[in-house]
Amino acid sequence: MSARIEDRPYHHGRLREALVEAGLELARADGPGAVVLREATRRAGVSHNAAYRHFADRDALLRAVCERCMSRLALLMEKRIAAAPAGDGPVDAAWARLNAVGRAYVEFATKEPGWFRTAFAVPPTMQAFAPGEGVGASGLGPYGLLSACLDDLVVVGAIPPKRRPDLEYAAWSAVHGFSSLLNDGPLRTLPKRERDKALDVVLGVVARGL
Amino acid sequence: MSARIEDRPYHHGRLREALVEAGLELARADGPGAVVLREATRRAGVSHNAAYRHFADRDALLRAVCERCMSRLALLMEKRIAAAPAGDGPVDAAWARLNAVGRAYVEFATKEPGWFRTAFAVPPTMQAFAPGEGVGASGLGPYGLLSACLDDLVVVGAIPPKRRPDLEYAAWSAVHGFSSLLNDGPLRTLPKRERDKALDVVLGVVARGL
DNA sequence: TGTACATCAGTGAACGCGCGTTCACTGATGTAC
DNA sequence: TGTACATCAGTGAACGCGCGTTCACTGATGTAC
Repeated sequence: MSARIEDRPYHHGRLREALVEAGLELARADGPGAVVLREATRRAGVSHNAAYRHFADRDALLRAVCERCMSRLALLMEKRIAAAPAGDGPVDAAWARLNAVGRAYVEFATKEPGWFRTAFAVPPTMQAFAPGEGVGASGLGPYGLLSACLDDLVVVGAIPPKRRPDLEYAAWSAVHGFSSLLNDGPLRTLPKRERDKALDVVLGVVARGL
Repeated sequence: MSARIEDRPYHHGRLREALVEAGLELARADGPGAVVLREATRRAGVSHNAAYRHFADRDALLRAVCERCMSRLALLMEKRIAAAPAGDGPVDAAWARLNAVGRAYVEFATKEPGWFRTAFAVPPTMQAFAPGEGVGASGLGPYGLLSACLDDLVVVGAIPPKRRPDLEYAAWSAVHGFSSLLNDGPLRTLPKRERDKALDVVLGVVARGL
């Protein structure tokens, strides 16, 4: 291992991680379809089939990248939850956290469209979506974080317990749909100001509807 | 032009249409990525580059197929709107129509996942989404039909006019998100019964929220 | 009514692309004795 | 402390795939005279 920069030891040392990182770059720029073995190995500075030491096939790499994307989404959501205003007592605070969750989701989709698409490219199952894979610091995934917020609203008395079941589908659908329409769909040309107004309406309707 | 079945006249006669139909089959089975020139020409029984007489490139074919998918969505929505129960007076009826619109959207996504994905594969702009392309018998696209339902709710007095602006984003996001999560996403493994319950919750929350 | 010719719709061979994947291999590493 | 050898991580050449696209072409059609 000489001192020259381009000299890499024959054994990379952390090739698996390097490939996932390269995959994340590719996904970030061009979405899940761009996560391609040969390009990832190129970026890791390694021959194209060295990847097979660490991943069974292309799909295994994509899955790893996908999980990371999910994880990043969860991390942003956690960050925004933590920063949610305390407001006037626990009811206010619980609503603020729910709002923060929704905004974080849309923020992620808007700022990182490639990662957002990749997160849902290898469709996680419901189970995997909660704990285990694609998780934030709290150990919860995006779905788990949303659920927790809704639980809080019940605890705090803002939502009657009998209405609680399946409410996450409503909240999740709204923010996911809005995110998709902005990211991929017909709303992608909407100017920033309109987007913000529309997001307010979407979150307002959901909050009132819950 | 002999009588033998496999004998096709040299000039196909309606090759453009045949290619779009083949594209629709491909999209139906495997989504937008499956809409591929060579396979479409194969199914039309024509040499692979005859397609270039009718489409500038693969993307032009995909766009045509995409528009047809959008159109089919609009047609189903119109059908379900027409069949919506009249209920107790115009207010009831207007709510029933909105409900029908939402259900039709999800129904389409569930029954024709390939077409649903294809409809949003070449992202239409907002304008194109309303009149012109991808339109049903009424001349309205999916977005236009939804807007009309919301307008009706205002006319009928169910929604105060000052709340009207941007409401379609809320309704649309919810059904689109739910559809995507079922079609592509983490909810795709949800059993039918749960789906139906979840859909009720989603539509209920939106209706109350509006 | 016939004929020359422009025009249009299809054909068939070929190219290049980047990919995933497999094969037989070599270089580095670490461990048993 | 040295050494033989198994093991593991990477290399380089090659294959096949299906695709989009281009080229020079031929067959059919219709229209002007």
